[in-house]
Order: sequence, then C-alpha cells, then structure tokens
Amino acid sequence: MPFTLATWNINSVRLREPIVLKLLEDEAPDVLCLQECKSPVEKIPLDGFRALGYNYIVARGQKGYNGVAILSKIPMVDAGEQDFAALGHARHVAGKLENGVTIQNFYVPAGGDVPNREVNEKFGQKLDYLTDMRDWFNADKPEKSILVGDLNIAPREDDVWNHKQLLKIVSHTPIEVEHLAETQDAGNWVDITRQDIPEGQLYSWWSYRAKDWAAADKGRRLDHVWATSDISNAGHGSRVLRDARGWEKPSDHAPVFATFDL
DNA sequence: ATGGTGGGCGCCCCA
Repeated sequence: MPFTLATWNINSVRLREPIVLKLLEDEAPDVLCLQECKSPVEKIPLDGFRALGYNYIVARGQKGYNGVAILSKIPMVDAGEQDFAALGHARHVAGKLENGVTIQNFYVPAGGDVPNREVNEKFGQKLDYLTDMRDWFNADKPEKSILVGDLNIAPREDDVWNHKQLLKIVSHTPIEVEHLAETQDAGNWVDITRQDIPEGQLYSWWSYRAKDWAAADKGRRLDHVWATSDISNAGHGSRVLRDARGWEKPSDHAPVFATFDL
C-alpha cells in the first residue's frame, strides 16, 4: 500500500490552524508531521484535523516553545518520545503505524547565532542533541523507519543559496554537517529527498526578514525525510511545496513530501 | 557590520 507523508515546521499550530487545514484538504497526505507547534498538547486544535480523517494523533508540547506532532489517517499502534541531550524540550515524538512503519519526528535545536560552543551554549546543545541521536541509533538500530523533521542543518552545498557565504553561518557549518552525517550513518538512514531529487538547489526554508523571499530566493534545506536502508527503495515522489511559503500568514518553512510503496 | 521579521509571552524569550 503506497502512502504519502509530509513534514512541516508550522511555527505555531494555533495561529496557523487555517493553513494546516488547507494543506490537509489540498494535498491529503496520509501522515503529517509538525514541528514548532508552540503549544501545550491540550491547546492544539485537533477537532478540525479529526474532521478531515486524521483520527490518530500523537503530540508532545510545552508552553510557547518547541512542540511536535504526528497526524495520521493510518492507525497508530504505538507511540514514544525521547529527551535527547536532556534539555527537557518537546522536540521528539515517535509513532508506529499499523502498516509496520515507525515514524520518528524531530525538531533539532536551532543552535543560536554563534557557531562556537565555548561562547554560545545553544550551539553546544545542538551538537549534543545530534550526538545523543547518533548514540541512540547505534544502541538500537532502527528498522522499517522513516525519520522526518526540522533538523536545522542544510548539509549539501546545493542545500543553501550560497555555500561559501554560509560556511560560518549556523545550519551550514562543517561541524554541524559532520554531526548530522554521523547520526545518519548510525541509523543506516538514507536521505530520501536527495535520493529522489539528486541535482540542483533545493530549499525548504526562507527567512521572514527578506523583503521579497521568492525574488531573493535565499533559502536553505533544513527539513528532511530519511528512511532506513531496508525500505529506502520504496521511497519516491519527493517534493517541496514551495507554494505554501506564500500562503496567507505563512510559516517560514514549506512542507516536504515523500511517498512510499510498502 | 548591521538589521531586517515573526511568534509567544508578559516588560524579553526564541527562531
């Protein structure tokens, strides 16, 4: 059975309930993973999602910051969470679907402005978060799993608008890219988006601070869809719904899609 | 070198 999944950093699920509903109505993915919900779980507006058939929902939240959720039309038979790097943040939730696939949904710390853990605690927390992910995957190798989320790292030269100009900018520094690669290797994860779209510039985030985000097109690919190597061949049809960045009251991220024939 | 915008919360944090 083929199923389609999307991941979207929504930057407040309460403020942007209308565009979440629009995405679910227009595109109808079987599974939608959200990050930066910025809401306690009990204040997430679930009724509208349920009315569209997303009856299986797991979420983790806290007041004002972070927060992740998985909305699914496919029954979920198990759920879990991990507090990587012991930050006490709602940055991870996992759900096992009835079809045997496990979804890992992550919101990796952004890491602040200065790429030096000696002077910027947040950068150290970001690296530690990735190291903890790596160790977790090494200790318990994932199988038949899909990892999605805002990983806050654009690893490839063509994942950013200007590689040289961003080498010292948090999200594209070599040490972050190295940490991400170690995490990816530890879980035998395959980058499905780049398996499908191997060539060319590809972004999923554009800053709010640009006068005209589309004209400037100074984007970064921060949002990812990975799959374990045992199911990576089933992945296809990846795309970034760039249009959503131009919707009414948009998130600064666009949704990333992939389809799996399993 | 800097400031630009946006969300949540409440006199400032975070992205």
